[in-house]
Amino acid sequence: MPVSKRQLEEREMRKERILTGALEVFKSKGLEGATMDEIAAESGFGKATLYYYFNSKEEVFAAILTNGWQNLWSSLESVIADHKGPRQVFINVLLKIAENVRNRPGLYEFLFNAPKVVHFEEQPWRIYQNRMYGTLRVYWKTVYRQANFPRLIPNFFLKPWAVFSWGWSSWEAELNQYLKKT
Amino acid sequence: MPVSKRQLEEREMRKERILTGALEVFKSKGLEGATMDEIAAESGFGKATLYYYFNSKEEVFAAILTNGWQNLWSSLESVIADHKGPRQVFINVLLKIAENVRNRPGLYEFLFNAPKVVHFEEQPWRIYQNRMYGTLRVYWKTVYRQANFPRLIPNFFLKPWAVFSWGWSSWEAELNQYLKKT
DNA sequence: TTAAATTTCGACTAGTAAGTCGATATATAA
DNA sequence: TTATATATCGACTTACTAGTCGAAATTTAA
Repeated sequence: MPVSKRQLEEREMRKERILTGALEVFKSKGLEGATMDEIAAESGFGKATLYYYFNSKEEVFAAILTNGWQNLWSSLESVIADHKGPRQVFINVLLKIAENVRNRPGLYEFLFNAPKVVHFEEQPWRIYQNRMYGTLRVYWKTVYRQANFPRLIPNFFLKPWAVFSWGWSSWEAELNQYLKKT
Repeated sequence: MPVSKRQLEEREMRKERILTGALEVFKSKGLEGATMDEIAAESGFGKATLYYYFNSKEEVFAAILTNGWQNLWSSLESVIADHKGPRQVFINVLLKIAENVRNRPGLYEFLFNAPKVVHFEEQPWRIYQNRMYGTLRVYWKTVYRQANFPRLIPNFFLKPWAVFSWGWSSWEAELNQYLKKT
């Protein structure tokens, strides 16, 4: 009686739609500059409908980030789970991140940059973000002293979006070349 | 009859006062979050008076940046003017920048970060910013192949604020140590 | 078919903040 | 002293936008 599975899924789809529209608007206008009217128009709903699914503009904003980091983290978990050596895991994690970014570059550019712009701390998505960076750091320490590691990797996990925005292709090339040698 | 020199100077002082107040507000609230009422209160004028000296909030914001970059550039010009070797000029320029930043760290943190946040391109202060980075790059190319240059310098002129915010003391130490050896 | 639940929406409200206005105060210069 | 130019200000206007409301459309389940 209360709600079918399909209903729930459709609800999620609608939320997703809203979030996708909102992403576009946030990217071009920022958190302050974006208006709910514009997000509504962009995502094809009436404004009031947005408030049926979300409680506030900030919540929409936060949902994009939370979703994004959560999904990224989930996709990493499986990679981390199959216990290879730390070096291999580290590389696989980087490649998995790269794969994610390549599939939705717009989203990830936003994910990696937004935190700098926004002030309100203690957001739920910070959990996943920190978890990822924490993991990366741990593996990096383990792997650190092994020579011949691509030069660009330290940049990568300090400021991944920078690698992706201006050095992506060379970074990927370098990493792949390195992998062949292994 | 039209305006004495002292009058002009006092006018400049008042503008300066407003800009100083505005800087504080912009730093804590950002361009969007800052209100003219708050800037007025912070700088000790009535709101209408701000509009006597500036035409809009954006103009106040731009004035801070323009002033800042202009002053920084002016202080560099003299250093560049006394024709030493490119290596020495390069170092002196870095030290001069460092001196400026140390005197008004708050201002320069703002100068170096604000451009990332703001969208409207073609602002007057870009001229001075580009001039400085352009000059740095030219000297850097000339000096590039000479070995033993402090590792942190490339970071410095790509993202100077980062060096200042998290690596400042070590950067300065490294540079000074290097200079002693010269 | 029909009643209840879910979803949708444009019009409305309330609050905020940029920018203006007109009046007043203060300095200048004759 | 007085007329003119400069400087100051709080109250007001105007525009905009987050968030609400109540009504209507659609879907669900009996």
